[in-house]
Amino acid sequence: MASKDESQNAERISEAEHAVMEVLWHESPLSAADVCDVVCKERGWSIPTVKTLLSRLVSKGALSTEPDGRRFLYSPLIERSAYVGTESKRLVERLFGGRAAPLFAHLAQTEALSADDIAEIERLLKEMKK
Amino acid sequence: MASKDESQNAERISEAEHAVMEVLWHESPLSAADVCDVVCKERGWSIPTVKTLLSRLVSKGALSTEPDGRRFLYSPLIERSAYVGTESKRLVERLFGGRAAPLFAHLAQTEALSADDIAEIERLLKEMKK
DNA sequence: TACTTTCGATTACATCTGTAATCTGAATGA
DNA sequence: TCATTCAGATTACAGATGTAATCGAAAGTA
Repeated sequence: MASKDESQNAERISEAEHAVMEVLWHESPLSAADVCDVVCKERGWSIPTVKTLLSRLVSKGALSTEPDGRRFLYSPLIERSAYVGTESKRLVERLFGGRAAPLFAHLAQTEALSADDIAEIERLLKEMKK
Repeated sequence: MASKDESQNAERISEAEHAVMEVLWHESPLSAADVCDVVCKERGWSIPTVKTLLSRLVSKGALSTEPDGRRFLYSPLIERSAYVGTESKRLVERLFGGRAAPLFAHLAQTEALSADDIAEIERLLKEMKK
């Protein structure tokens, strides 16, 4: 029966919603106004927009609310790493048949990898071997 | 004036559309029916659906058509590698601040990397150093 | 020639997204 | 107490997307 797991239930988070999540992953809990302070300018949004996104995220089970006087404070319910994981996986799945190496190869070929990236990856590889 | 470049104009390709593109990247030109033969079963689509997607892809400039008797044959106008590039970049941009190393680190941590992947990546790294 | 089949083109329609405006009720200040 | 203000809730609305059904013309078939 439990084909849908509430906690893990990855109700797809849209791009605009994701921008809001980033703010809250960076710092939480925050009020709608706080979130707006961080993103509204940057994305050209108005407060109502932020509120809509927050509500949608709450319905999607991605955020929790806690009352603070007459307003709400929002906090992430899903972890950033979980989100990042699903999204990365989706991409790798969709574009590279689930294999990560081709993605890497692609990034390498298109020079999307900086020297720093490469050094870092080598370090990680070494790390993994231990 | 040429703020919009026809050929490169990356009118966002949706996921369903992408499935159609994959078929045509694999083999082209193909008719709508041919495409359906490949994906309809798998995705539970009917022919009209495929035709809609093909039309949309043509309007988006992602496919070209060539008449073949009373029907059309479709071929990709944009290359798979270009598409894959943009999409990968979008993801890395959105989730990892444009840096590829964190993506790699993430994949590594979540064990999304198979032993084969790792071996392959090491090979690529060695390759790049030459 | 009339009927059927087969295409592409047009239209449909529910969701999801982006982006708000408006409504409602509580809190606040006069 | 009464108007103003500010929060969340409700409603809006266009464009993108998923998924077709239907229409109209061309082609093949009897």
